[in-house]
Amino acid sequence: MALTLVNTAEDIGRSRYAVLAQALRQRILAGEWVPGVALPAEQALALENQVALGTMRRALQVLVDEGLIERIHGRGTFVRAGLSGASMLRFFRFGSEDRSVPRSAIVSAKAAVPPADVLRRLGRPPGQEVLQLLRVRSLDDAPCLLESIWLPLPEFTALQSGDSADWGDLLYPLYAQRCGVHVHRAVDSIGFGRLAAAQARRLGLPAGHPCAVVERSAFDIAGSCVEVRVTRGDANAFHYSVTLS
Amino acid sequence: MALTLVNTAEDIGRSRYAVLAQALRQRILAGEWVPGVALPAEQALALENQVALGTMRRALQVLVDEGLIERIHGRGTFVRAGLSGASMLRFFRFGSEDRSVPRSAIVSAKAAVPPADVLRRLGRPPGQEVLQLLRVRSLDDAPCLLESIWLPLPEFTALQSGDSADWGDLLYPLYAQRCGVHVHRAVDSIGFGRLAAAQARRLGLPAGHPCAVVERSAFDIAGSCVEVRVTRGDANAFHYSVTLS
DNA sequence: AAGTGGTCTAGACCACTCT
DNA sequence: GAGTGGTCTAGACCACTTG
Repeated sequence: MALTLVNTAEDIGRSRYAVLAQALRQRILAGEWVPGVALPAEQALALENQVALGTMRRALQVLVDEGLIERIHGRGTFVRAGLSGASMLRFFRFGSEDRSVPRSAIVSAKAAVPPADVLRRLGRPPGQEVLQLLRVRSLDDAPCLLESIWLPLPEFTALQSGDSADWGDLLYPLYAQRCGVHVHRAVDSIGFGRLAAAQARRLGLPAGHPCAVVERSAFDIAGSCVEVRVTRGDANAFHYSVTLS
Repeated sequence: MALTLVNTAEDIGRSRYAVLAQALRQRILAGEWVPGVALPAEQALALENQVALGTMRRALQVLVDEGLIERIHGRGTFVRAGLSGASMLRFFRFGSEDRSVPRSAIVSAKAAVPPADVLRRLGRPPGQEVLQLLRVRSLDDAPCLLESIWLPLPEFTALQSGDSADWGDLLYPLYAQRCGVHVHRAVDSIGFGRLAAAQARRLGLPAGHPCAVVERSAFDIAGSCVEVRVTRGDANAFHYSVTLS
C-alpha cells in the first residue's frame, strides 16, 4: 500500500519531511510494520513518496529521535521493540554492589476494582475490574521493594489463570510473550510516604517507616496506558541522579 | 584565525563532520566565541574548512544536540548562554499553585574549609578555603528550602565582600554578572534524610523531620565544577517525574 | 536589499551485513 | 555480490531577521 498523496489542512505550512514523518508514524502506530521486520529501504520509501533520498532520510531521523524506530547500518530500519526492563532498581542503592536483577515473588494475582485514579490512568470506566498483582522483589533473599500493579482486562486475561511461579523476574518481556503487549514508554512519578503496617511487615521494616513511592504509568507504542504500578522501598535506600543542560 | 588543517591520530576513521564538530567545540571552549555574538555564517565556516555546506551544517547540528550552541533562523549561530535558573522548585510541590520564584534570604556568607568531598567535587586540594553561603528560600513568607552552597575562590571573591541584600532571588545570573561564571550544566543527586535540629528550626519543622536532599554539582561550559550545593526541603513536599523511552 | 539559517534535490561513493 | 544505511557534494530556492 502506498502513502496516499493528500495535502490535509494540517499539512499546510509544514515541511515536507515533517509531513512524511507524520505519515510514517501513523503507519507504524496502525501496525503496518512490527518489531523485528525491516521497513522498506529508504530508497524504496523515497521513490514511493516521490521525494529525494535526503528528504526521506530526514523524515526517518525524526522518528529515530522520537524513539519510534531504529536504523542499523547494513541491516535496515526497524520499529523499536518495547522496553525490556525499566528497573525500579535505578531509583535505589541497596547493599549489594552488583546491579543484578532482584528476585521476584508474586504474592497475589486477582481481578479487582482498583482505586478511581488508577482506572482513570488506565483509561477505563469507573467500577470496571482489572487484574491486580502484588509483588515483592528481593536482593540476596532480603525483600527490598513492594509493588502493586494494575493491568487492564481483557488484554491481560492470559495472566489471570496461569501459574505465576514460572513468570521469571522481569514482567515486560512476559507481557510481550503472553499478552502481546509491548511497553514502549513509561512515566515514573516519585514521591515520599510512610509504610502502612502490612507493607512494613513484608519489607521487614517498622510500621510508619519512611519510604519512597514511585508511581508508574506505562504506555504502548500507540500511547495507551497498559500498566499502572506503585512501587515502595526504604526511603534511606533511595537515590537518583538527573542532569540539566 | 582559520582552523588548522591537520589530521591528528584521533581523526582517522572518524567522519568529516565529527572532526569538524570537535574542532568547533574546542574553539568554543577556548572562548573564541562568546554568548551573544554570532559565530561566522555556515557559508563562511564551510569555505574556511573547504567542505560542502551540508557537511558543515551537520557538524553544527552535533553541537546543537550537545546544547553547546543554538541557531536562530535569520539571525545566526550563537554559543548558548548559561542556565538562568535551574530551580530546585521543580523537585517540590508546595502549597502555592503559581510557579513563582521563591524569595531568597542569605543567612551567612563566609570563607571556610568545606567537607573533603565538597573540595573533591570542586577539584580543589584538601584544606583549601572556599566561599560558603547559607540560604533560605521562602514562598509566601514561609521558609521551604534550606541551601548550603560552596563556591571556589578566587573565582567568586567578588561575592565575598559585597552586600548580599541586593543579590536578588536567582544566583546563576548573579554569578554571570559579578563573577563572569556561566553555569552550563548541572547534575542533581536526590536522596532522603532527616533534618538536624538547627536545620529544622529554620524551616519551622520538628527536629528529625524527614527531608529530601538534593546535592548539585554545577559546571561551566569547559566542564569545571563551579558550584556545589546541598538543598533540603520537607520530604512530604517532594515530587518529581521522569520519562523512560 | 542583504544576510542568515532551513528545506530540498540528485546524484556519487563508502561502510556494513548477509548469503 | 547484492542490499542496506552513512557520508559528502554542489548546487537551488525558501523563510526569517535586520537595516
